Amino acid sequence: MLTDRQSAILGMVVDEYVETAEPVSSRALVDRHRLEISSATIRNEMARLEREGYITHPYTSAGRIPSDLGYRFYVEALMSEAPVALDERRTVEHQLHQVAGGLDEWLSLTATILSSLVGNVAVVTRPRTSTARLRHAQLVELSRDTALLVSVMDDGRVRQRILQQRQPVTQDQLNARATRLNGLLAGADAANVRDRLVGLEDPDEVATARAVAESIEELRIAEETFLDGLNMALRQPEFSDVDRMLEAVTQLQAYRLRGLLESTVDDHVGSTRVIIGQENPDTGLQDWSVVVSRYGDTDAAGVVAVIGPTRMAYQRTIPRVRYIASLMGQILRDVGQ
Amino acid sequence: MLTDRQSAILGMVVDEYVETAEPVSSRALVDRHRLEISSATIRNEMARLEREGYITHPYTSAGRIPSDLGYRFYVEALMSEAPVALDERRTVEHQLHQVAGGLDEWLSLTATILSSLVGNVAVVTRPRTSTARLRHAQLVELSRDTALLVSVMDDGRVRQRILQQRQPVTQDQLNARATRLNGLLAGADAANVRDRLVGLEDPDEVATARAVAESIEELRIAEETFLDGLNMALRQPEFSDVDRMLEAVTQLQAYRLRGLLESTVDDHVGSTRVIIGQENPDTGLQDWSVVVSRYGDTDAAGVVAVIGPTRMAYQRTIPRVRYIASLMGQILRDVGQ
DNA sequence: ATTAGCACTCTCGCCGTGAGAGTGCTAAAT
DNA sequence: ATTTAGCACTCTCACGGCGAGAGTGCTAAT
Repeated sequence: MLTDRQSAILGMVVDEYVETAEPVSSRALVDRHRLEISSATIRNEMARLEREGYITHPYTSAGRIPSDLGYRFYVEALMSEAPVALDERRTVEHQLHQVAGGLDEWLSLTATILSSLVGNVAVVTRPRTSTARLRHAQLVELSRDTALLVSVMDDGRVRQRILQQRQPVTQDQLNARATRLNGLLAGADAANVRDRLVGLEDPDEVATARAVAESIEELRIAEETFLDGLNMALRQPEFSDVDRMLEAVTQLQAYRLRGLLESTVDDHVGSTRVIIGQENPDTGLQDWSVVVSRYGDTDAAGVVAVIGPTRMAYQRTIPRVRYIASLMGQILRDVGQ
Repeated sequence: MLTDRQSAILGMVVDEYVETAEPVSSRALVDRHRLEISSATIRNEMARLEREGYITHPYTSAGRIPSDLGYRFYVEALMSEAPVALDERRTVEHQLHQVAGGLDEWLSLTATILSSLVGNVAVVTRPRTSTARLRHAQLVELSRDTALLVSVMDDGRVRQRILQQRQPVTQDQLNARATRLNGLLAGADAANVRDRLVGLEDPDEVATARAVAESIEELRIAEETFLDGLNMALRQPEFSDVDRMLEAVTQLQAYRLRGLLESTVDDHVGSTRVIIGQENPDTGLQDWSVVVSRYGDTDAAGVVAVIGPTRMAYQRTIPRVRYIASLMGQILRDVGQ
């Protein structure tokens, strides 16, 4: 267990290192915080903190940097959150409410805003119903033998699909078919949609119904992510050499928050989870931290996250992720049902 | 005017430099191509080529590298295109036909494929009708006082929007309203949609009609781009220092092919345009080349492009961009009307 | 328990230097 | 008149050495 003084020193090391990106020396702490104790005492304490695994130093005579464990302790016990200032809120809310356009534009904008708020990469996933249910399907004639299927889900998401027809059809026939299918499939989710398809005969109608079913399933799975702020994150000094930067670009481009939604499914809304360095099962992201929060409610839930080097301003990042998540939930609720 | 021998030398310099990314020496040319003439002769010719502006050298005693003009001449007069091999085609077509999902997934996949084909950044814009026309609008009840508007365009694009209702409505009422609006607005484009709105009375109905109008206009403007292959491009040796790489990431993330569609509108389909270095009006992209091609037809046209350093394998890139563009046009035609 | 003092370690930026690569020029050869 | 051999000259780049500086760990004194 850490003494109060050790905790205090760890806290200062983290704060200092987060700010400067330079290993923190005993001397620097004394100077910056006008401590009453000498640098030698700090050195002794630091040696103990290092023995316990909270900090390391890169080589014999450099200052100390926090380890993953050190950050973890900091986040858990030491950190005081930096509240989101009123004018920050105002700008964000102004921008977020203003957007004219679809869900996707809105999500993409949210990622942009969050990334500029925290100076790191921000990722937002589409909100996703626990089980997507069909509200309505519609068929539109594109040409004599092709039709466009538009499947609308409970939560307002839409999936479109182009269908080749064996038999030429008119818009009237398509309307009739849509009405039949809606009667059959309305409210169906991915689990039971296949069961409802029995009894259909016309092959084109069967094909259409299948396409509806596939649309529902795709939407259940589709976990499109919106990512922004790569250039922000890359400005951090940890990427001051080319290989690391290239590595970072590759990792982040590919990173799809896969599984994060699942893993946070038990979290209650409002809680924000922090994954620090090695704690991330994804190798290759072990120098990174992820701050992730669910947004929405049980009907439609998504994930919003910030990704950055472990040396991250957790104090600022965590409350801002939480704030954006709750704001998104709120807007979705106001606008949705 | 260049003599045959000068052309030949320029061609060799470009080929060599594109391959190795190292300035090309007179000696290297003689060795690699087993030339009958001596390196001194090559040096004389190179000096002339440099005086004419086709090549430069970075410092007194380095080899030569092509200038923008040199690349231009190469592309125009010297280059023989590297045909897209049969198995390349097969893999591409296999991947492209296989995708199940919407237009956006398809476009995004296309960008991925093209980028891996040429090892540089690939960008694809959504196909865009010269003037989007409304085919069909649909209203879906989300709750007692909110409705979802889905506007479907001629070319299959869809725009969705959530509408607050002053008066509570049922799905039946919404259907009736949709039918009225479709009668009124079907075939309308951004230019004349406003004129058709006269005579509506119910404020909710007016609001809905306005929303349809806005959807049409948004779609006319919406020029979403799909970009992939950043990490590929960044592997090029021109980005071997951090500042350049960061600069590149920032530029490319922001690059939206703005205006490229307009500027290529006179090009006939099948032609591929190459913009080399300084020729690009966009400052900050002046070390880059863009190979761009229109795809689709007059009804629905988009742009597909590859962006990379001026030292680009034009021989391979140009035919591959053209191939992908024509393939996209073909698939759109098969599937569309 | 704290602290002053000091030896020790390691990094990092700087400088000089020499090898190597390549050119341009001159003068000879074709 | 063109080509070529030869050579002086230029510039880069990798390498090693070196010294300053920063910081620690330890010891001995407080």
